[in-house]
Order: sequence, then structure tokens, then C-alpha cells
Amino acid sequence: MFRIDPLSRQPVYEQLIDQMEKLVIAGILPPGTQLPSVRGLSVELSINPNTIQKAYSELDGKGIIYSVSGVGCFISPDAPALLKEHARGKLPQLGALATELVSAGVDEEEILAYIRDTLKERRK
Amino acid sequence: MFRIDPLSRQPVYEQLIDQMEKLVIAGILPPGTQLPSVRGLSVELSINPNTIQKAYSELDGKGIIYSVSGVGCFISPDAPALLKEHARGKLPQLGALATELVSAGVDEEEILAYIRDTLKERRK
Amino acid sequence: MFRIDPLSRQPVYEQLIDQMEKLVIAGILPPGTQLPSVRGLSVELSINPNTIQKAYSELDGKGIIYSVSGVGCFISPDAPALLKEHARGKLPQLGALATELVSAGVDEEEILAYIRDTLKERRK
Amino acid sequence: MFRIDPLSRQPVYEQLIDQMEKLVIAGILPPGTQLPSVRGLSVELSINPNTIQKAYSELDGKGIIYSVSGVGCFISPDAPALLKEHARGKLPQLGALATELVSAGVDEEEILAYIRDTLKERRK
DNA sequence: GTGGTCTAGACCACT
DNA sequence: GTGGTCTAGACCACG
Repeated sequence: MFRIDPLSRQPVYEQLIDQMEKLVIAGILPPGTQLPSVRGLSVELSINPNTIQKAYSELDGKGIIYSVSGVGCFISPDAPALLKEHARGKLPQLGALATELVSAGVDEEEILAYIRDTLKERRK
Repeated sequence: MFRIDPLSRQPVYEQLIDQMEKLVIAGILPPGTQLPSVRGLSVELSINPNTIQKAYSELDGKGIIYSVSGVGCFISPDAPALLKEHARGKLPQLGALATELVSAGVDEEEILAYIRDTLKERRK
Repeated sequence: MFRIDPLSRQPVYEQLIDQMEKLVIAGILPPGTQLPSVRGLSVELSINPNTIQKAYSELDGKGIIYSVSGVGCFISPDAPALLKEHARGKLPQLGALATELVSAGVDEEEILAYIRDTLKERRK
Repeated sequence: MFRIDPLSRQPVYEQLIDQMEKLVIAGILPPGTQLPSVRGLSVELSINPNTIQKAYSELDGKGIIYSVSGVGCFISPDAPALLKEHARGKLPQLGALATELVSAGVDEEEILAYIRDTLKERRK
């Protein structure tokens, strides 16, 4: 369910958070779904339980999941809304990247065409 | 010439590299230009000389600059070509970001319009 | 009779205790009243019997209720007195909270007015 | 500077957070102040560095402090405003406590008088 | 030196 | 069994 690259510069717990958020956005983890237990996931991914805990704890802090002590962790009802809200905030990041490419001599139309193609590919 | 934000999550030496590369791409630092000395830049930016050194040696490793012992560092003749090559490699990154936004419910047309506007703004 | 929020950070058994105590203070559960059986309450609230048991035994330890083997649990004659005694002990806690708010810049009069309003609301 | 009670039910890292916030509100730690280092504080309080780290990390997440890797942690410029904003949100908590006391038979005037006295004491 | 991440292993409270 | 906290000790990147 999760794929971790321990060699990545990105911390393991952040990889977990990112993947969890993508699964929620994709609707694969709808609100109310119970997440794998801290210990269970830790053996499955051969990662220390504390690292899983840290990821879950941050997601809890963001309101993406809620955890009931002694029971388990669950996707929060507000999770999809929160994440969609947050996504729109990444538009400037995209604009900056595009600007950087154009400055480097990549043609504007090429960029737009590339994005269109990528998204078309996605729809299949 | 350089603006460093010591509070940024991005390491100072990476900020130096990024800005140097942008200046080269913009043609402000054409090939052959001599760079400020490590010591000089360190006092100007009030940054540890080791940090400047690290940025310079990474740029050297990439072939963006070359250093002549006892004389100084200079922009490499291949620098613009190298950087433009490298920029095109970032297209997939842009596609991934766009895909992420669309998955989160941002409209495709909104994304393309945003990029067009950003680039139009840039041309002014 | 009881409302349990399993998502609350407060343990379920403590929620039970608090609500039981409030019912006693309010006079809804006068001394001598028999409490619901552990098993009965557990199915009614869909809660683990152990959790009910823990709440009852803590209340027993405080002297709020007493349990007669094979018969059931009952509100102790001293319960109202005990609880009122205990309530007065919370005054310092209230003072500390008020002090904290004032330190944070909340106006003293605003605090007193808020309390007056809250209590007036209660009397309705 | 900090007093930790390892026997308290409240986690050590939360005790640290609370005390830090109170010091900021009291103006003892104005914005820009550098906090004790993770390791330094850990030996001073004879607490594991990870626990200090967790406290700092949560304060960073809230925006109360910001941490510069390799340099240190500092009180954020927005810290006082953030905390004062948050404090006003505790008014309902105070109202609930007062209601509980009144239900238990404590006189309303006694409560108000107690608060007034506590605050008067504070001003000295 | 600094903050940040990770592992290993332990203990606790709750259900 | 669950999540949560804590300790001990290690390693990394940064300045």
C-alpha cells in the first residue's frame, strides 16, 4: 500500500504523509477508513514504529486523520476538503517552475503542450 | 548581487547555487566572468566562508564554473548550454505537479490559464 | 442517560465518571438510586464492559457509589456532600485560568462579564 | 528557566510547550530570542534530547518559534499575537468550569469575588 | 556546535 | 490489541 525509499533525501515520515494524502485525494482512502496500526505498518514496511507514529501524529495535527487511543487511526471526515484546499495553494509553485523553464529557453507553447499531454495521459 | 534568506528551509549554499544559475541563464553572468572571491563574498553576505566554498565546489563539479588556483573562479563556457539542458529535464516535475493539482480537483483550464498569466506577467 | 464521545481525548471511563457526578449533583440521581448494570450499560452504549467496570470501581473508590455483590451499584448517601466538597477545590483552577487569560491580554471585565452571561444563560 | 514534573500526567513535552508559551506571553521571551539548544536543555533538565526536540518541533509547527538548522531556535515575531489569539478561545472553558461550580452549589458571587481577588493578587 | 531523522527497546493508559 | 510517551544512542546535513 505504501512504497518507501529509505535512500531518498525526503524523510521517511514525510514520504508516508505524502502518500497517505495522495491516497485520500484519489478517493482510495475515504473518510472513516481505519488505517493500518502503527506496529503493523512498521513491520510491513520494516520501519521503526516511532517513524510511523510521527507520520500519523503529523497527519493528526493537520486534521487529515484522527486517532483514538487504544482503538486505531481513521481518515477524518474533513480530509478531502482540507487537502483540496491545500492543493490550490500550490499554484504559485507551479507558476515559478514554469517561469524558470521559460527563462532557460524552453518554449512557452512546449510547456503548455507538455502539461496538456500529461493530463490527457492521466485521464486514460 | 545575491540575496540570501538564512531562515529559509533551503540550505544557504543551495540558495547561492540557484541564484548563480539564474544569473547565468539570464545572461547577467556570461561565460568567462570572474566570480567574487570566497572571502569577499563571505563578508559581503556575512556568511561563513565554508558555505560559499561549498556552493562554488558544487558548481565546479557540475561544470558550471571552473576555478584557477591562486586566481579565482570563472563562469564556464558551457554553462548556459548545461543549464538549459538541465532545465528541460524539469518538465516531468512540472507535469507531476499539474497532475497532483488536477487530482485534487483544480480545473485543468484554471491551471493552464494561471501559467499563461504568470508568464505574461514575466514578460513585462 | 449517558452520552459518550469515543473520539474525545478524554478516556471513555472518565467521561462516564464526569457525567455520573453531574447527574448526582443535579439531583437527577439521588442517594440510593440503583445504577444500570455493567452489562446492560455496556450494550446500551456499545462500550466494552471493562470500561464501565473501571468507571464504577473508581466511583466506588471515591465513595460516590457503593456496590452490593450480586445485587448492583447504588448512589452513596454521602455522594452529594462529597461532590460539593470536591467542587469548591476547583476554585484555584478557575483562578489560574483567569490569570492566564488576563496575562494574554484579555480584559478582566470581559472575563467577568462572560462568566456572568454564561451563568445567566444556565438559569433559563 | 523551566520546571518539569516527570510524575505529572501531562506529558513532559507538553509541559515544556505550556511553559514556553507562558514565558512568551509574559514578555520574558520576546520575539527573536534564541532558545536554549536541544542538547543543552536536555542535560539541564536531565531529559532526553528527543523529548525537547518534540516540544520544539510542535512549537515550530504552531508558528510560535522557528528553527534554523545548524543555528538554533528563535521566538517567532508572530508568537505573541498567535498566543493571544489562542487565549481568547479559552473563554468557553472558563465558562464551563464556572457553571460546574455553580451546579455544585458554590455561590455565583463567591466565584466572581474569588476571580477578582486572584487577579488583584496578580497585579501586585 | 546546531537542528533533524531514525532505530531499538521500554513502559503506560485505554479498550 | 491499540495509540502515546520516553530513553538511549546513533547518524546526517548545515554553518
